[in-house]
Amino acid sequence: MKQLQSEYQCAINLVVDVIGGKWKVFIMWNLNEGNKRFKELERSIPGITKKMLTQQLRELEHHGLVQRTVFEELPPRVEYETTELGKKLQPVLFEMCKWGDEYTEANKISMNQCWTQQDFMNSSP
Amino acid sequence: MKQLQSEYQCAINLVVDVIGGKWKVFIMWNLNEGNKRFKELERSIPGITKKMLTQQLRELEHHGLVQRTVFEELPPRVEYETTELGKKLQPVLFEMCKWGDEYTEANKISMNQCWTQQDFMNSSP
DNA sequence: AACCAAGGTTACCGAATCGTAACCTGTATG
DNA sequence: CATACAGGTTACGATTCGGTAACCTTGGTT
Repeated sequence: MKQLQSEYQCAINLVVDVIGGKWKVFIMWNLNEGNKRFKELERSIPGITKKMLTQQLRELEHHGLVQRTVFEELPPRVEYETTELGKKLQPVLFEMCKWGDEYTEANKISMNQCWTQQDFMNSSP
Repeated sequence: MKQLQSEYQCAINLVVDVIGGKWKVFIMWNLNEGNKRFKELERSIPGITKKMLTQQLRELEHHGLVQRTVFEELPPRVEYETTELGKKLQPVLFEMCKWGDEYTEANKISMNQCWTQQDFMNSSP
């Protein structure tokens, strides 16, 4: 489990520690649309494995961005949702999207799926 | 040298690739104040080594965020500045700062230096 | 002759990150 | 009896990332 430092010299580095890594922004993005079950997340994030999904969700939970709720049913049901603090990340993700779009335009990199600034606005409540 | 992918599924991941890692946001932050020489950057980013600074600057240059200018003098003088594209990152960094500040407030993490949202606004042109 | 400066490069190493595959629980279905 | 389901855990490897220390050039200073 990745631990945050007890002191940071710059808020930006804290953010990088909290949402950095290969999968976290995908997860936050998906939860942006509403509560999701483990399997739903796994299916909507192409390429992610169970292990990485669990690990990243645990870290997000531990850092207060995501809440995990277990329903005592069979087969098991576990739902994930973003916390208030997690919701406040949206402007950050939005700005990142905007810049990414400008970057791809300037550099002819292609965006082969529909996760752009526009989608962000559509998926946000 | 870290290469970007030729296709991205999400603009956010592109951003993470371009400014991720341990040092890049520090560098961008410092260059936000104006042109800097290699030694100046090295001195104002505590803990960074020559190797990491060179490496990260080269990647930033390669990805179009930073411009490197060599002056043919002795001792050598090399200046770094942010490009137009790099300048457009500022709203992203700003939002990251804002969120980081909220996070630290909610979680009693301390910010032992002066790199907060307020500073950002002061250092921006 | 020795040492300092700026702006690096290189070889090497340990740590962190990411991925693969197997395994687990308990119920239901073929 | 075998298989599938959801939601994981575990052991093991490979790759990437970051850090240390030595070395380089050219000129000036001690």
